[in-house]
Amino acid sequence: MPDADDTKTRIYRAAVEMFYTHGYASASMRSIVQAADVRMSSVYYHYANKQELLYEVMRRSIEESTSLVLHSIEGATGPEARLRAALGAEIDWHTRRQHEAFIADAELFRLEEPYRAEIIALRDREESIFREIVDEGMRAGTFDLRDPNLVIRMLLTATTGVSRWYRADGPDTPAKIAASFADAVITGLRPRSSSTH
Amino acid sequence: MPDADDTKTRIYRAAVEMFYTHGYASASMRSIVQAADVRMSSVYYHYANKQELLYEVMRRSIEESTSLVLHSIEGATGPEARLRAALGAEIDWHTRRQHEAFIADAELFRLEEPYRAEIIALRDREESIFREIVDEGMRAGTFDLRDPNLVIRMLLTATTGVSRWYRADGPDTPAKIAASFADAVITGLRPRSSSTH
DNA sequence: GTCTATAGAGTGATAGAC
DNA sequence: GTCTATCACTCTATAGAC
Repeated sequence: MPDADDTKTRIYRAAVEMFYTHGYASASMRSIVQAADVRMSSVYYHYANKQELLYEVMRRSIEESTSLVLHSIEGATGPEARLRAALGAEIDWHTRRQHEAFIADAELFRLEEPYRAEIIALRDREESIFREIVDEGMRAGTFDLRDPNLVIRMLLTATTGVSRWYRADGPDTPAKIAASFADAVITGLRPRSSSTH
Repeated sequence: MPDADDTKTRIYRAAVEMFYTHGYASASMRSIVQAADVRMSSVYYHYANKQELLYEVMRRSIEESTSLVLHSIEGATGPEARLRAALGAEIDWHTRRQHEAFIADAELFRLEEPYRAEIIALRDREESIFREIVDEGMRAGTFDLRDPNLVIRMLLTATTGVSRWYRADGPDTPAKIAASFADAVITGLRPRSSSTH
């Protein structure tokens, strides 16, 4: 939904705000209608039902973030630079589109089939980008992990979790968050210069 | 709620299952009543309303996990051992009490005041245990972090997130998950020149 | 494409018997 | 302490006018 201000866009934006504030199940169609300043039937003219509204929010969100992550790694060479770029893009999106990101993360189980299967496939596709970078780093010897799958899961849970606590008026900029996360993940907690025991 | 099988306990357990499966807002009191095999008025005899039921689940859950984390670090000496112990206890709890952990993590915003403030205080108290361990490690030089607060947030988001994807019939045991997380956090992704594993 | 009005089902919670 | 019966309300969704 670019910068348009037509009815359908207003309904979409109102849905995002209501789903974010009250949660999908608690957000009533009436509250969305009120926030968008339209009447009930207008919503049902543009969207089949409440489920489709949630589906639209989640689909658009995941497609947008996947596209941004893919674009971010295009110029980066080497596993470490690529991982930093991907993490940066992911965290940047989770802060800039915090409400959509929160919904996409929190309301997956409120989505019914066949919507849910499609969204899970889109999410898995995005996860596989990170998986490939880490695998590539493992093969090249840049990374060394006992269990790459678990670490990737940790990584992605932590990045999606940014939308749960991030505040635009807080002390941390998206760039700083991304850098700290990348540092912590790549170099760990131990001092870099110290020799291993 | 130990191993008792009285009405109040059955209602509590039914609430956990319904909140986990359908989410707090979508889980109807009727579905809880049915799962517990009691009638409506029995629920309202033991609990004031639906909110109090959610509050009870969250309070008991956070108090239990905090207690386990505190106990786990009692015997451990040194920041690294203490962090490993705390992470292990936290992840163990998130797998053993997966449904309660999921609810405590997902439904905080469905909790109304004054319940919410109390639960947030309990959660902050548990977070402070990790904060103290990392601060201790920073002072001692065992850890070196550009931004400890962000890393602690990453850590805790990742551990609470375990209840979102863990499957008891999956390939990963709680102990393995805890060890992989601790390794990834402490040593990072880069190979150690004198790696111990 | 948007409106008014309403259908039809489900919701949390309570009264009062036992 | 648990039951039956029901209240008062909100919910999603639709019909039909314009």
